[in-house]
This record gives sequence, C-alpha cells and structure tokens, in this order.
Amino acid sequence: MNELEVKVLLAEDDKNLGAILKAYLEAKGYPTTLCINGKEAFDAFSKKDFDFLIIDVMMPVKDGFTLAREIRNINKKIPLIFLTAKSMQEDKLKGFEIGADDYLTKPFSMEELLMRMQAILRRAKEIKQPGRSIYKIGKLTFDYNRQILTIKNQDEKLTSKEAELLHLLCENLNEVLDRSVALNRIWYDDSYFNARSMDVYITKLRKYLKADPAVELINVHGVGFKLVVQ
Amino acid sequence: MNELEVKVLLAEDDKNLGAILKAYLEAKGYPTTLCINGKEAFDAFSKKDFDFLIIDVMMPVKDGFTLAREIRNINKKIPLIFLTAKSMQEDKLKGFEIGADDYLTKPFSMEELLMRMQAILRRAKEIKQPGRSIYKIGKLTFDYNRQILTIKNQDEKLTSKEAELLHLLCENLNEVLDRSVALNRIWYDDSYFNARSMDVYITKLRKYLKADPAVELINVHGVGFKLVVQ
DNA sequence: TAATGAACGTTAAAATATGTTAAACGCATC
DNA sequence: GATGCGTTTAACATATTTTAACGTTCATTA
Repeated sequence: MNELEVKVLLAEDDKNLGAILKAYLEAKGYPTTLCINGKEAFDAFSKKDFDFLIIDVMMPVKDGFTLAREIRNINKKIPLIFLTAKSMQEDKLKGFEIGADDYLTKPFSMEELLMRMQAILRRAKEIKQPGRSIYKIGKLTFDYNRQILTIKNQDEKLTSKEAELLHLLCENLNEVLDRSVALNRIWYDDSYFNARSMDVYITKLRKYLKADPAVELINVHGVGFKLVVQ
Repeated sequence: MNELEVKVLLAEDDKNLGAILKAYLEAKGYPTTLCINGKEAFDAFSKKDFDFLIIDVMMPVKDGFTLAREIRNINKKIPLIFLTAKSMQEDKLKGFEIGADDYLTKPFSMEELLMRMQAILRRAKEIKQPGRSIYKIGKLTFDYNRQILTIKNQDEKLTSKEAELLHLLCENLNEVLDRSVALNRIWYDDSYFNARSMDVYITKLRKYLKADPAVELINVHGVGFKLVVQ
C-alpha cells in the first residue's frame, strides 16, 4: 500500500468535529471516510479497504471500544487512534489494551493528530506488503492488476472474482481472511448463497495453488481462510 | 530484540522522578539505565546497546532534543518517547519532527507510560520477526501456522480449534494454561458449554500426543491444563 | 471415611460448515 | 438465437464443532 494512499476511517459522532477533521486530513492527503457511529463504521470497514482508524470512544449505537474490538478481531495490524472527551485513566488503559497505538484527549490540535498519525505510520509502513500489485506466493507469482497467475513460466488468466479473492488472501498472507470481510468486499453482500459461491472459488484457487506444495489455502472453521506459505 | 530484553535508556535530570521511573520500569521487566543529562546519556548510548529511549526535553548540559538528534543520526529506528514539563505546542511538534514515537506531558501516570511503550514496541517488533511459530513437543513438532503436527515423520492435519488450543498450551509449556483464558481466547466466551467443548478437544489432543510417552497433558483441577514434557 | 456435588474424561450423535462437481443461469458477442 | 464465458445455484460428500449422555475423579465435609 502506497504511503500516499493511506485511507482513513474516521468514526466520530460530533458532526462538526467530524467534518473539520475529515477536511483537514484530506487536505493533508489522507482520503477519509466519516461515520457517525460504530455500526456504520463497522459496515464501512467490512466493505472497503482502510489503512488507518481514528475512533471516538463515546458514540451512539455502538461505542468506540466495541467497534475497535470487532475490527481488531478481523485485522490485528491496522493502526488505531482513539479520541475521547473524557480523560479518565481507566479508559485510556482500556484503549491500549484493545491494541490502540495512541489515545488523544479532546481538545487536541489537528497538527498534533497529524504528527501522531505520521509517527505511527513510520513504524507501521514497513509491515505492509511490497505495495505493488505483484505478489509472490511460494514459487508462484500473482499480478493482481493483470489478473495473471504465473506457474512455472506458465501464465494462467484468472477471472475477476478469482483475482479479487486471491488478492485479499495475499493481503492477509499467513493470516486469516475473515469470511464476511471477503464477502462484503467482493460480493458486496454477506449472505448464504454468496458464501457458497465463495467456497466454489476457494476450490478453484486451490487447484491453481496445488502447483506449489509449499502453498496451502486452509480453512479456519467458522471464521474464514488463510493463505499459508511454508 | 527479545521482548523480555528491552533495555531502556532514560535521560531525566529530576533525580526523584528518574529514580521512581527506573524502579518502575525495572519492576516491569525493562532493565533501565538512568542518566541525568544529555551528555551522560549520549555517552551511555555510545557504549551500550539499548532498545528504547525515554528522554526528558529540559535537561542541563545537553537538552533532550539535541540528544535525540544526535542519537537519531546514529540510529534512525530505535523507539523514542519524549517527556516534558511544558505542554507548549511548538515543542511537541518539534519532538515529532525529530522522529519521536510519542510525547508525554508531565505529570503522567506510570501505567500510561508503560502502555504507550508497549504500543510502540508492538509495532517495532513486528518489523523484525513476522516469524513462524514452530514448537517442539518432545519428539513431536507442531507448526501452528500450517496447523500440522508431525509425529515420527507422519503429518497430522489439525483442525483450527485443535491448533489454537495446542498453540496456547505450547505458549505455556510446563505451566498451567488457565481454563478461562483459553475459553476467552479461542471461544470468545467463558461458558459451561464451551468448557465442555474444550474438554472434548483436550481428549483429542491427548490422542495425538500419546505418540510420545514423555509428553503429558495434565489437568489442574479447577484451574486449567498443563502441557508437560519430561 | 463415606457421602456428596462439582469438575473432568470419553464417546457418539446432532448440528453446522465446508469441499467438490456439474448443471443452470445471465450476459455479451457474433 | 447460438455460442462462449464467468458466475451462481444445486446437489451430494466430508469435515468440524457442539451437544448430550454417562462414567470417573477430585475436593469437601459430615
């Protein structure tokens, strides 16, 4: 993921502050999606790919801690900053326990928020994958943009769905890709029939990947799938 | 850089605060070297290997910013937290520009300092070892990522739940794995029925582990289970 | 120490979830 | 309206997990 393409998910129920922050962040080059409660934010996260979370703790419908925990279940790496009006100590510690990278107490300056985001991104950046759309999966090579999987100098043209699914799996290499996340991102709807359709695609991908025995596409029962390279 | 071996360099001219912080950090398992000014700290850094910097901004002889810049010239990656009595905005921004990971304004709680350190270490560590997780259990070998238990060159594919449970047991080898901890981590809910389900998995694991008589999976009544290797 | 209730051991059936194949569908192109 | 392609649906086969049932062990206390 390109550093110039850090997409921010901002969950803030104060519409005024939310709008100001969104405008500021976008001016600084961070495309920002604003959600006004935890539920909306979780839906957005399920359907789109984000690189940074800024979450207000106090929100209606679903609070920030609950939201963060749900997202952390799916993605353990995505940078996370909590915002809060309260400066209560227990809350701060709770936030860090959930896996926050920082915890800002209102009021804060937007420059400080930006600085703190950049400090986190400096460290988080190196974790992410090569960044281009070409992935190495054991002996295989997958070009996401061109939808081509190269197996021993033999090109296989993948269909869009195959490529989308393999792409998500590559982005979560050696980690579990949540079933519902994949469904929401690729099929735009997490339903029984789409889930069965996805299973069919898993089988198709397994057939391709069989070319390298070091590569495995394992199921995590009730959760999702994990692409593992030995 | 072992997590249990994070050596801290603390530069703080307030001897009282310095001593308290050093004592606290060491109690938490971070060997700490205390220096009372920037010059002394730089000498210490030159002579010894450190993994974390905590630097007070206002110090005699050589201030914190100057110290940090000099160290950053040598090591661009070492985690860095500034402490300061002033909460002036410019200073904060200046601190982040030098490459700080965090910037705490006095007074702060030591718990918060610890949490923030750990948040930074989580990211700093991930870069180092995206590592694999292979455990040796007596004559057996367990590959957690691939969910495979190797018994006398015979591979056994484990199910997700089996693998998760064995993983937790391995992480607590020769120590008791608390029942409720396992339930909360793997089943996300500590309840009677899940506990019974866990017992079923304990039985399954015992069947696998029977292959090596030196390995035992013992119950600690009312507490949990312990994986023991003679 | 015998009685008792709670925790644990084990097995098998029941309920879910996934694996796989092939046919059916929708949609573009000719 | 026939053909080809990607995708979904249907059908059947397996696998995983939970629940139920029954037996055993453990700690406690009369």
